[in-house]
Amino acid sequence: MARAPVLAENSRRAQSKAANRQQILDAARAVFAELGYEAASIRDVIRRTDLASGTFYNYFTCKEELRQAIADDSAARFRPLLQKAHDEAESFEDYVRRGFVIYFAFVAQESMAQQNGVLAPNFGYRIDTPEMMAVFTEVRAHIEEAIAQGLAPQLDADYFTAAAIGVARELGERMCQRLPLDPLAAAEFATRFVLAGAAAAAIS
Amino acid sequence: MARAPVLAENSRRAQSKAANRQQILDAARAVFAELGYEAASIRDVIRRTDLASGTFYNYFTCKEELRQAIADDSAARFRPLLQKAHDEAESFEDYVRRGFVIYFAFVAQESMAQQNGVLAPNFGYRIDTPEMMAVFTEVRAHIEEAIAQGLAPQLDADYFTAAAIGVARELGERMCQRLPLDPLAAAEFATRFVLAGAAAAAIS
Amino acid sequence: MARAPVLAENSRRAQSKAANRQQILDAARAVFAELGYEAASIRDVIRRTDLASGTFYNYFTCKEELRQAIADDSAARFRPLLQKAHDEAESFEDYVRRGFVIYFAFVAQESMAQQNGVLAPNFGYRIDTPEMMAVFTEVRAHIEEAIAQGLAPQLDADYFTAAAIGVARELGERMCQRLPLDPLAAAEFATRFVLAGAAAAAIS
Amino acid sequence: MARAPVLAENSRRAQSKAANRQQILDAARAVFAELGYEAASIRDVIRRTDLASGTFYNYFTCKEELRQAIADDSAARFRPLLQKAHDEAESFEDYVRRGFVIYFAFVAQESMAQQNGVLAPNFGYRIDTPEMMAVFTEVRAHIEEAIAQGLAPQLDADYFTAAAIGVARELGERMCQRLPLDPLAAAEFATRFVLAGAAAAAIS
DNA sequence: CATGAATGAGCATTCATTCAT
DNA sequence: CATGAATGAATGCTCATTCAT
Repeated sequence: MARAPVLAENSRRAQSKAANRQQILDAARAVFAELGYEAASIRDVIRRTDLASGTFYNYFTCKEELRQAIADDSAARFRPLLQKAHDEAESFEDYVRRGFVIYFAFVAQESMAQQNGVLAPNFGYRIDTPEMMAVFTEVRAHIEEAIAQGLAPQLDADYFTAAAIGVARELGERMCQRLPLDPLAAAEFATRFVLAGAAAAAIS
Repeated sequence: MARAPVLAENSRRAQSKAANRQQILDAARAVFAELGYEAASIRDVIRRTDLASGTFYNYFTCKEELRQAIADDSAARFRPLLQKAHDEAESFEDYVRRGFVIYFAFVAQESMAQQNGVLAPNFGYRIDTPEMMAVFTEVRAHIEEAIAQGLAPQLDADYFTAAAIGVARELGERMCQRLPLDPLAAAEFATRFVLAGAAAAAIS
Repeated sequence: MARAPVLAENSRRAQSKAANRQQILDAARAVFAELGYEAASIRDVIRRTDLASGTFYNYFTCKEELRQAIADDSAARFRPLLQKAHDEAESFEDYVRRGFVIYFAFVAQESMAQQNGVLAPNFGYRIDTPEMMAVFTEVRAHIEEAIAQGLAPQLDADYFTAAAIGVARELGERMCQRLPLDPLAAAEFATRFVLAGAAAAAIS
Repeated sequence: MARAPVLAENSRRAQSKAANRQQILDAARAVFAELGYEAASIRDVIRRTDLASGTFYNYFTCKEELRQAIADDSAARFRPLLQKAHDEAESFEDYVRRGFVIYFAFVAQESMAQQNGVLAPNFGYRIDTPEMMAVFTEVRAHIEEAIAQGLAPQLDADYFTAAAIGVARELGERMCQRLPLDPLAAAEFATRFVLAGAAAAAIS
């Protein structure tokens, strides 16, 4: 009979496993940022690592799973913040402002975490990840709710969400190119811009 | 002695050359739209053609050059329209409106030209092509000019341009998912949104 | 000083060792039958086990050694039966009959032991294992002995053995495809066939 | 417009293509014989060749296709001979004799064609290729026909075919180990053996 | 200039095997 | 002895690119 494996949470083995996983994730984030997700190969990732090629497959079964892990990581960190912004907001204006503040802070942080701050992260290096879609959907839901409650102007929630996210993305990238990073300034610009836009785009 | 070949512009040879080049470009546009730029291989492109694989290299030296050519093609068709909008505009508001109208019309047209309208055109399938940068720069120049002439509010031209382009891109994608395509409605929304935003973002 | 471990034959340790070895052998037999020897990987085998991958190498040094062990196991079970048939036979005819009876019974049993009866056992999944050669040699020796004693017709013992084994193998496979398995019928057919053949092939 | 390809049957290009294909087939036959089909890798095959690895895929899309090509080649050469034997045979006995003669001649020839005469070809290096099945089916049909016409004894055609093929295979291998090759002697042995067996196995 | 076979580097993935725990 | 993570060679296959025809 085989003995039941005694795997202490903090054994040297387990520690090393966690470290290797993190190593791969870090390398992947950097490589995807440099080359783009599609262009990057798994080998590019492990080359950025002191692990052997086969080791990758002890942690992820394919490139897609790796992307998921990274994206989930980003989403898992961002979406609660967004939810909190929504819950704590005292008005529609406040929600918009808080949303932009946390978004640009988040982008700035991700940007600094990576050696090369040039490519904006955009939540996963690609334009339409499922997580980005989820954020979009969530934001739109918040907005529809605000409209329903009469807190926000009557407008096309879908288009408005798209516009706001477009502003956030594009401004986020520009912001990363201006040093020192000033997420609050970007948030201030975006907030004013979008709130005025919302009023103007309201269905007359 | 053989005479040196005199290659008239419209000789059979030249016609054939132009036709082959166009054939490759058309195939590439379709293939890139279907598979995405990275996933598509040159072989996929020439397979869509009645040319031999080696022939590709008489026209382009690598895949990147092909992408450039397509993007330049898009840009070459779009930028004169934008310039015209600028030249004919009678005010800053008019420029913004005309710009959005031609942009959404352009996107709608490209979207319909491709079988599957799901992939956003975005001027060449990728987020930061040099041409996109050029358009960005051009728009910003127009705006700085307008500010200098007192036609537009005093604001951060760089951020404003980014915001406007962000709205255009994101709205363009949403628009493509609503059938029937209604570029004028999108343009109307964007115009109102951005003009109000511009006023609000003006340096106080 | 630690006492040197006294490893009784039936100590817990030894029992566990034997059980692990048997576990691996059983799994291997099943996996080889399902996927074929070449296609099966050691990982496939240990996955069918509750042992860890590294443990395999405490018992076998490589896949080939595992195959040997299985084949030896088959041979070790079959050859005594064959020897017994020889020793108890009262005539050449009787030897041939007994030999076929035990062979087809053996094949039928192996076939049923495995879920899928389609793969012919053939003594170890491969056509020319050393053990098969050994059986061949043994049968030929029996036959040469019978010829020398005047019990069997004068014939080319090598070719005759080959013919008899060919009949056994091929018939064994056909038999496995007819349900319900009827090893006695196959043995009857083979016996008549081979005995008559022997007579006819006798050196005239 | 692309010119229509002018591919002379006997152009240097076409000749080279045919030569390369043959080179691969020859190498594959040798490698499969040495290592077995499953154990052999495509790289083993091309290494035996002066071609580059990628070139393989200009001729075959996978290993299986290669096996097919070889097997078809063998089958395509053998089955007409067998059919001819059947058509020209003047009796059941004659059919059996002719069948064995051509089979052993075929095996002898294949054996000599390969450097290493040790491994018998067996029509494709593996025990149950589709082609082998086809030959089996064909032979059984011939035999059932003979039984129906009263030319052959009433017997279990399926088992009889299996027995005859078993004799052929096993004897073929033994024959290849006796130098000089004497296919006629093997055929003579097999014919006598099988015909007598057929009579004895007849349903009484 | 078109052709398409040849090339060989490159990729994702698997696997036997080792070895620190 | 058992464990299972790490290793890196090997495999099937793709593809951009070259070049003789």
